[in-house]
Amino acid sequence: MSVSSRVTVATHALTWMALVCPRRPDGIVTSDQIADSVNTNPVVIRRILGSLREAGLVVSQRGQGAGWKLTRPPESITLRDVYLAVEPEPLIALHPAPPNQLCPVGRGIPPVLREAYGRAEESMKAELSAVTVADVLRRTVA
Amino acid sequence: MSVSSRVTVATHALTWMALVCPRRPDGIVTSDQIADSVNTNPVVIRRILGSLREAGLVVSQRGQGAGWKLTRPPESITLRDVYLAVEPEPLIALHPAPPNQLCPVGRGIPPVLREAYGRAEESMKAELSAVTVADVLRRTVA
DNA sequence: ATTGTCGTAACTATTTCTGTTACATCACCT
DNA sequence: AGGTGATGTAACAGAAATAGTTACGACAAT
Repeated sequence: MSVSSRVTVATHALTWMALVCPRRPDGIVTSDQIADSVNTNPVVIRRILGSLREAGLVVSQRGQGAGWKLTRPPESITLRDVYLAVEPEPLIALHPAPPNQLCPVGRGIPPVLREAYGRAEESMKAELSAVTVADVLRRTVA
Repeated sequence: MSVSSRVTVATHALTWMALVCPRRPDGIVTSDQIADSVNTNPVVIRRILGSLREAGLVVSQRGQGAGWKLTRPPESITLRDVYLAVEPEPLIALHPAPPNQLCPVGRGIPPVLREAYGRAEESMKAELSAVTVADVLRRTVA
């Protein structure tokens, strides 16, 4: 199975914000507007932007004229940052049920796999850290 | 969400086979025996070994005294081979529904993300290719 | 006070995964 | 020739995650 599309929706939202916020006098956009570009429901956007806010990538304002804005320049936000914000689970799952502890393989293999998977996951994240939201925006509008 | 545990179950099965097959006169083991070590149902094992057979990593025999054996020495089977055999889907999913084609971001972002995700996925697989089933067995019994 | 947005709970439908039962198929063995 | 024990696979169930939707309270600016 794949990693969920949350990384995609989150990156799309940030990229759209990087494009549109500078054009607005207050620099603010709403979840409705983002949802229109992503083609989904505003609640889905608010949920995911909520994770990005916990990670410090965006801030939200409530009340009249409320909305969202970036906290950092898009050049400083990498896809690794986005991934970490919305995908807390390990990349590759271990056993669904604990393996047989009476078997040497069943007893010994989980930590070995955990370490190998951890290296693979770090390698993937390192590659994601080479791409910023500004990069994505530049290539997208090109 | 995480990649499914199929990679784990497949690697466990191959590691167990690498340990046990050499001790058997015919070099063959059954899905029941593997399932006992993994702690799951034999049908689950047969399904996953079926994928490994399509990838050429194992062979099965039917009839009396039937079972499974490796086709290659465990030193030559990497976790990348296992991953490719059981996880055909792209690592990171794109949009659940096509984004808004009237928006420049919605129109342009999918191929940009596809390429970035592809690099990340290749990087992860490269790291998996550095570990063989023989490595896993050695560290597991250590 | 009105307005417009966020924050969030609750619910649904869909999909995937894992486990299970059941049984046909097959090849070996007596 | 028939019994045996394994694979191959369909079918189904339960659990979990995802994505979408409705609803509504909280909040701050006007």
